[in-house]
Amino acid sequence: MLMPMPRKDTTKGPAGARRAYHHGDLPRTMLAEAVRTIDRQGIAALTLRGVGAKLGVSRNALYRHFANKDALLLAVAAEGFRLLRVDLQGAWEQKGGGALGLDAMGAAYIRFAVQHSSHYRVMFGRALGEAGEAASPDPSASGDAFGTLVVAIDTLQRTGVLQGGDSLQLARYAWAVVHGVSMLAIDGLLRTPADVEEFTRFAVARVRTGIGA
Amino acid sequence: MLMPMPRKDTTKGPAGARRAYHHGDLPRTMLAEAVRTIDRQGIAALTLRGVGAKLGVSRNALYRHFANKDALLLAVAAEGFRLLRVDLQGAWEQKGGGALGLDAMGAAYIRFAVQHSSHYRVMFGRALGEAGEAASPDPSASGDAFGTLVVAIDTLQRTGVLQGGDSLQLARYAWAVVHGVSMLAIDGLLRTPADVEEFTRFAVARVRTGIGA
DNA sequence: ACCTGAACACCGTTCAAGT
DNA sequence: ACCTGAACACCGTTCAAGT
Repeated sequence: MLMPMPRKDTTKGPAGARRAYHHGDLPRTMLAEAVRTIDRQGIAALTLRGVGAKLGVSRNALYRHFANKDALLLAVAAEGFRLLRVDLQGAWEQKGGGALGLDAMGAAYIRFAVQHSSHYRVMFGRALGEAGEAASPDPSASGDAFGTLVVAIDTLQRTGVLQGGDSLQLARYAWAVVHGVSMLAIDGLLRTPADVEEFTRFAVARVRTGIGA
Repeated sequence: MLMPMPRKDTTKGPAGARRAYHHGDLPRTMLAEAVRTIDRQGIAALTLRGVGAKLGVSRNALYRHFANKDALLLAVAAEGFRLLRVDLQGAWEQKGGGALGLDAMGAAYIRFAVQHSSHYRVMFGRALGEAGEAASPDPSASGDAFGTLVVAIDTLQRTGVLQGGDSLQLARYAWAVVHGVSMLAIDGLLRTPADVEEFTRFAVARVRTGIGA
């Protein structure tokens, strides 16, 4: 028996969930289910039909909320860049900036990639837009995350912690290092979680030696 | 009109091509066609049917030479690691080793990734073995390429060019940096080829500052 | 030995139709 | 408004059959 929905659903879920649909907040649920599937079975195993089946919904229901499969993956990437930006910003502020702040950002970046490896793979794995240049996944979102790093490095240059020169170049270098370490970690080339932590500390210290004043 | 094939084809092609099949050396041709397709349309656009059609061959002909699609991609990755190892070794030897040799290896690595981006994406893009840990693409091949770097770094540690400590750790760091730079370059985050060259020089110099003696 | 055609169990996507 | 079933044009893979 179907319960008729009140015109306005005043019971808000945690984290301010929007109005409930027949199956709850379907867009958000679909996004979460997609991430869970990628976590457990890889990007290749993600099918719209599978997501629908898991959610007890027709295989076409998804098209009500996302233009197509790529749009779903784009949403995963956008969420990832948003989470990453928050983590980076938090790490920087928690240390009150400075050299320790930069180290903390590096560690936070790698920790994000390891803990949200599904998001991370979609963000950088070229699962979408493989043909041609393609749209980078929400350039403003990725730009914001990168921008957080640029601002931090710019600050450290002015306080004499880092060497002078093009701050964008320094930021790209730091980004390349933590990205490379993240890929090694995700792909299991650093055996244990302890190895990852140790190598993270090592790499972050090397970066500072490399671009320090 | 079909020409009957002689029982033994004594005319060898360049690079010691094996016996000719109805359509020439089909395995090699298929591999090349797969790479070309990925180059032009991305990994997602690679289909066995498409490769067959391009080669004027049935869509099942491939299974005579490769177990399945993953095996074809595995062959692309293996070829990539082999080419990369040769490039790295060549760069090191051409400079007669030393600090310049390490810089040359770094630049050669990034140049390889940019010039053979299709190979590179398959090597590291998790196009295969997405479910679970999966087999790393021909571990001995990738190990050989990495081993080339480890040997170089070990040498430089003994000659006092690089700092002491675990040579594997230093090698992993150098690998992570050039891998990160390669991904940035491939994904078009460094605008022009000139940018790539300039950033490569910058990054390689930063690595040496970071792990130098 | 090598290749083919037909068939199977999947996909993403579209569209007319239901409530 | 939101959801469904049937249909279309694709896949990878298998298998019996051809030369």
